[in-house]
Amino acid sequence: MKEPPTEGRLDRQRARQRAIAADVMADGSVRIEALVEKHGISLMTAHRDLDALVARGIVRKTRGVVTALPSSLVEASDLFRRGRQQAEKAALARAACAWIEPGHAVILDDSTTTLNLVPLLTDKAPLTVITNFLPIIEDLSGEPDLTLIALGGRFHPWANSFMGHMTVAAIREVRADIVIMSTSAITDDICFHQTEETVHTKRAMFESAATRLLIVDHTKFDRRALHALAPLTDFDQVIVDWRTPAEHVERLRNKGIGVTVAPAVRGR
Amino acid sequence: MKEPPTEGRLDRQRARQRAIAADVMADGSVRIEALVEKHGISLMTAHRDLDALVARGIVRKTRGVVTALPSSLVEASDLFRRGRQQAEKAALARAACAWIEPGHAVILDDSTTTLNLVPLLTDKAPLTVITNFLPIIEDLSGEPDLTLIALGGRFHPWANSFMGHMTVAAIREVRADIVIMSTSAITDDICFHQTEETVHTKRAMFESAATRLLIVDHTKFDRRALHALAPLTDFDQVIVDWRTPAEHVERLRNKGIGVTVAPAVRGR
DNA sequence: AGTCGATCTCATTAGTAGATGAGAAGATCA
DNA sequence: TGATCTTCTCATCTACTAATGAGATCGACT
Repeated sequence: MKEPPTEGRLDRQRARQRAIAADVMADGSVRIEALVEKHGISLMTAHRDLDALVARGIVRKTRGVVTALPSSLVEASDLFRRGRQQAEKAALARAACAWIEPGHAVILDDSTTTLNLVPLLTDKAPLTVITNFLPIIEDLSGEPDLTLIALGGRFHPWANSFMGHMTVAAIREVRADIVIMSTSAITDDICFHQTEETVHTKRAMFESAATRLLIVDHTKFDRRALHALAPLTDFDQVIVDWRTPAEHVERLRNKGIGVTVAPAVRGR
Repeated sequence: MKEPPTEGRLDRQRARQRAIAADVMADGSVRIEALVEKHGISLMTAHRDLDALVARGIVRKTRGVVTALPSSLVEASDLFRRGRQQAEKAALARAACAWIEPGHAVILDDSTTTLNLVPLLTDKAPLTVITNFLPIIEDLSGEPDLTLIALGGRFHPWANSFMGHMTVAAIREVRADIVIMSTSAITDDICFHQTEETVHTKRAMFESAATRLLIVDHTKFDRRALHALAPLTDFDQVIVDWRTPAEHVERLRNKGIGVTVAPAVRGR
């Protein structure tokens, strides 16, 4: 028997911050003292929680009271999104992994799905991994079986990755067998991203790889972003999760796009 | 009073691995069982330690016995560089820091001395830091005040850094105000390094910076290495620690080389 | 086939980073 | 200036991570 009821320290903190955010939004504004009593925490902790929320742009602190900010931002915040679709991402990673053969040179972009892919890679050794994503670099620096090629350049803290013209130049120095990338949003069957730098970097990756894999979880079909990267028809295969509406899958297939539906993983 | 005797878990592990490596090198080859007894550890732990050393290319495992590999690489390994002459390195870092001005673009090479420099950098913000050394990259990725430019390329586990032609190409893309580098050995007042890749990479750094600083602790005058980098006269300033024999300092100065002697830091 | 060594797995333990709270010191407002 | 709120500092605690060792299984050499 395991212990699902045991809330981790980290979970508890996040749950509490969520609850506080909810409190604030419910009433529009709340006294900090009230939060202290309601949640049975110290004043200091209340302040720390609130500062975290302020940093995310969810609430505002003003001398003793906390005020809510427009809810759209709140919902967009990763506080409410983080860690979701974990099962989907794992399934996508597993499906993508099937395309990798020992000896390949693989480009991985900066996305949480590719991060999920990393633990699966050791099975495919020897392998060359090329990436601009710092968490992957850190993970793989300890792996003796894999050759790691980091794509340097300017570091972007919000993405935890390296992007920009230096990164693009570095990518042009390599030729990979396969690139596995994800996207922020899909509109009219075209990939979109939040910033131009992202697009430049990913496009270079795209052009340096023989086989192009796109990884998409079903939420991406509902989202929008500013900068176009490429139409889905340019990819050799699009991998979607099992919760993707059938209409999307069918439409893409009718366009001649290779679509893999990653099935839910059971057991484990 | 603090507790310098209390070895952290991590330190203990590293110290033990160092000791094991020393054992192996002393005799050329050692039985694994002997290591188990000598260090009072389990067979499993011995294997794990050895695997770590194998991964760094320091020793070889072959059915029950461990053999040493050529010592040049071993000495270059950060396992041995790390943690020695800590006071000297701190002093050198401090002296080097005096050359850095806010707004500068600074290249740091892969050395433990430059790693010591990192905590001092936040005072100089805004600053652009360019490096191929993974520990520095990891440290600075959390610093919002500094611009971090990573020099990518193939990862070399024994040095914990990126080197090779991709790295060189990346360096050529930038122009820095100052480069702070160290060296493995000094013979005939010329810098030497263990591998050609190191030399190529450092030379590129050298050529991309307006001001060149060389950091040298006193042990480097007693050591030798294979590949020449550049004569000391090519550097704008050579920073040595206070334990460097006066003869060296004088000789360099007579050659017209700018030499700074970093004084011992007291207190702290 | 038999022996010795390597690896795997899993439970236990130790060390650590991070969260928390109490109180002091610092800001800010009226 | 007084009152109220915020930040800082430091000690304490706790939940997690990583190291470790015992035994079982796997593998390879002769």
